[in-house]
Amino acid sequence: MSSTDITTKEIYDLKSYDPRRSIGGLLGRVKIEMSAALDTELAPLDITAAQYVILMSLALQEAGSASGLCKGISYDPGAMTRMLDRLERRGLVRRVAHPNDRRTSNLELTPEGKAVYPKLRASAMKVVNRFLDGFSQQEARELEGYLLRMLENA
Amino acid sequence: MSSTDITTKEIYDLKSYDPRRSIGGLLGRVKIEMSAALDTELAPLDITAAQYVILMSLALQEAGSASGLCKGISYDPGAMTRMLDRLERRGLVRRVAHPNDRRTSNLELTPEGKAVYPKLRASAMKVVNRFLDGFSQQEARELEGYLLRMLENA
DNA sequence: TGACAATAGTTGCTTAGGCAATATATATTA
DNA sequence: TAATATATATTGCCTAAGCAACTATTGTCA
Repeated sequence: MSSTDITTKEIYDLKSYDPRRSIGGLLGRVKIEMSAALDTELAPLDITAAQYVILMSLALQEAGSASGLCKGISYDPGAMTRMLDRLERRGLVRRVAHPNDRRTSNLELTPEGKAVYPKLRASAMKVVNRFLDGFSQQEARELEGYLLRMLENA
Repeated sequence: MSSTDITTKEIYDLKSYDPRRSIGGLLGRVKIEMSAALDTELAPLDITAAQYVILMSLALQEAGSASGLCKGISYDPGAMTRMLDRLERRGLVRRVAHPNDRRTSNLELTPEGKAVYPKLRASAMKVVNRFLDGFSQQEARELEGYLLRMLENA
């Protein structure tokens, strides 16, 4: 659509574009600050923000295998192997043999993994709420919508 | 303010909070997609999205030293040393001895670094515009405002 | 001045992600 | 069925960020 419609206006143009204040730069900085805040929040549990993402996907039954996880969040398979190694070493995740397919394993949270899940969820919620301090419900819903639309444009 | 005002409402609460659709998760995924898109865009120049951030800060004269860069974007000093090593090896940045302070170096873009700057800027703008496809100018300004407010809450 | 503190940068260790090559297992199809 | 394609995971090599320990230099102040 936009590539052929000459009336479409781009948000930024070469003359006015300021990299310091653009949505790209801002978004990256917010992401860094939120990850750092979540790392701090989860430090007592000895779990990182990156590990949180994987544990949440497993807890929410969004995937039962490594490749399923990778597809869901466009994650590199090599990185996933090593992430699961760390989580298994940490005692939070188990690889269970798949009965019909010897290429893959079923991934499960261990009892320890399941036990820690409510704390993970509460910590993440706390961090997000802090960053949204001063936001009205309507503003938060608008922001969610904007981010979803950006994801669809990816 | 919010910690003492019992009338303040948090955006998410334990009952309704859905980690899959929360602003935290969305923001992380958008960031990953934008970085990947910028990496692709910059690949012909043999420059990464992470390197782009540093080169931009130097080009915009936001800092002239490693510690200045670190302060500006809350970056780890160790990571910065190695990043500058790579950029120097790559021929884009120079460390020049500081006349009065032997602890630090003045950082400069090389002629090659200066030459590539307009392409970096245009590539980043192109990527951001693509992710904002379908946004009105007003929506984009609102999104900028939301992200700035989140940064202030960091 | 001299002791102490602060600043700047570096290095080692860890977690972490992307890409390419590989091995194995399963699915497809000629 | 046999050849081929696809799927799944792993490993090696790279970039990359965070933390802690350390060195060298500069600043502060008693």
